[in-house]
Amino acid sequence: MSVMQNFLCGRTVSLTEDERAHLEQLVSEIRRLPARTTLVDRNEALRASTMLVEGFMVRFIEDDGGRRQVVAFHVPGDFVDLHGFPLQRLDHSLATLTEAEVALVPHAALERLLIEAPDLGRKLWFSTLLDAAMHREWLFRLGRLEGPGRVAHFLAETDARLRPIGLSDGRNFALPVNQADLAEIVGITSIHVNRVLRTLREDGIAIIRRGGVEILDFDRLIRLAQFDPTYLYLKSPTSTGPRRGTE
Amino acid sequence: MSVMQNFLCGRTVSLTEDERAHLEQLVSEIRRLPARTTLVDRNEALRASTMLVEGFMVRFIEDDGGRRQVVAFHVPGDFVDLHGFPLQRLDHSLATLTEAEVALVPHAALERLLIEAPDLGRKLWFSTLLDAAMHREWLFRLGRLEGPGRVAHFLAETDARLRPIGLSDGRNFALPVNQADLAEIVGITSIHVNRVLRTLREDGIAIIRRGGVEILDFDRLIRLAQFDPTYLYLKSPTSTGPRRGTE
DNA sequence: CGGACTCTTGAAATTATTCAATCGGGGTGG
DNA sequence: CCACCCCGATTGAATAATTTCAAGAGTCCG
Repeated sequence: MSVMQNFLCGRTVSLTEDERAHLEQLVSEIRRLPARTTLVDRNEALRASTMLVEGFMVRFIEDDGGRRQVVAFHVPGDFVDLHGFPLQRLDHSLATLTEAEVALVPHAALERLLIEAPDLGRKLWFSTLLDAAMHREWLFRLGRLEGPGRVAHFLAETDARLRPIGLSDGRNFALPVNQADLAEIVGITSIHVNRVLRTLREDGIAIIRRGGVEILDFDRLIRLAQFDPTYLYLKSPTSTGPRRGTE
Repeated sequence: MSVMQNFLCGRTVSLTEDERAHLEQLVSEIRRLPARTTLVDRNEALRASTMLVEGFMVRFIEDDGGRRQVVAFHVPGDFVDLHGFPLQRLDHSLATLTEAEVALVPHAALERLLIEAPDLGRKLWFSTLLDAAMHREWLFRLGRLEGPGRVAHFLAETDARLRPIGLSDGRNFALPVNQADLAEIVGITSIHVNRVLRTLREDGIAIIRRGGVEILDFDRLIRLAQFDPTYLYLKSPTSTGPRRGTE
């Protein structure tokens, strides 16, 4: 399977076969990384961007006690630090969660691509804006939802992102994160995550164990999360949760 | 003063005079808007993007009870919904906070610009990534800080953004938001905002009243906020708060 | 078997929300 | 001019959500 196979997969803007081939020509190196490895530290200068081919990664910011707030969760097909190309240096750190395979695309090659293929360039821009849209939805999650809603929202989003790349059937999917990881994602303590997971389980909504998720009641999950997949810019939203802010 | 005067002002990537002139040629219309007016609703298709020339605006997402989470706060010089150009439709709403002057740039004109001036195009991309960087820092704010820290963080950020455009001297600046607005920004109730503002006042850190902010102890504000302006990509960071996550 | 790590639970303390009132200033109509 | 009203700010008290501290239990693996 090609390295760019899952990039922009199922989105309102996606790649043509030519564009996919074009992008793949730019890959300078494919690398296999162990789990829980930091690739890039906050403030580090970058000369290449990273396409995640297999595995899961996170981007995070640390507080003055070294505790992490995860600002993005990445699945295969994500151009994890494409924004490092225009920005030059990252304002956050980047690490693997699981063992991962990544493809590196040198910024010099992207530079040329913008001139040669402006249409493709705009799709790259689109891709970084998709990340921004997810950031916004995460702000909603942290700002307006409490524990159970936050976890439910993360599960609903992750399911929606894994479906187009064939990693979720809408009921079960692999999610190799422990409770401490979840805590860093949804902004609560790992102890509280534990209690939240119990209520989700006891309420028959979802069962989350290290390694995987089983969604028991999709509708209630969506409602609890107030999840509306608009912001994922999917071609055909797999879930049809109630729209927000339209009453 | 020109309508693009403050765009990317003081950033690591900024405009040349030619580029500024080029952008201004693309403006199709300048409009004056009353305070508290919604310009764009979530999911609405866009044909032009909005440069904020004067006044303050917010972008927000509503929950199922219609309560807002503000996802971005905009100051003069911000290209408020430039991301609407590649994205086509917005995943959030856009409204004025105060009376405002905006300049509209049709997407068709931006389309041409990408071909004619790819360098400038990349700066536009950079500008949207700056917004994403701010989203990430807001995620840190909501995920890792509690009441007082969140408010302090917002004040520190706003000061840092207002300085390059001459709207803050680092001690006093106009901030025409009430406590309910602040609540929607920092993700706590307006009643709790009230109590937080009192403690900031009583601790001699800052005085916030509708209309303006007076910073009494900048160092303590920065520390409380764990504020590090890295993510604003300023040419010369005005504040030198302690770096995070580097010990 | 002994760690090391993760998950789990309890209890107390802290933080934030909710509900209910009150206060205060700026307008407005009588 | 003044009573009235509205909106935002403020406060108190009860409740709920979350964190912190402390301790066990389960599991995997060398």
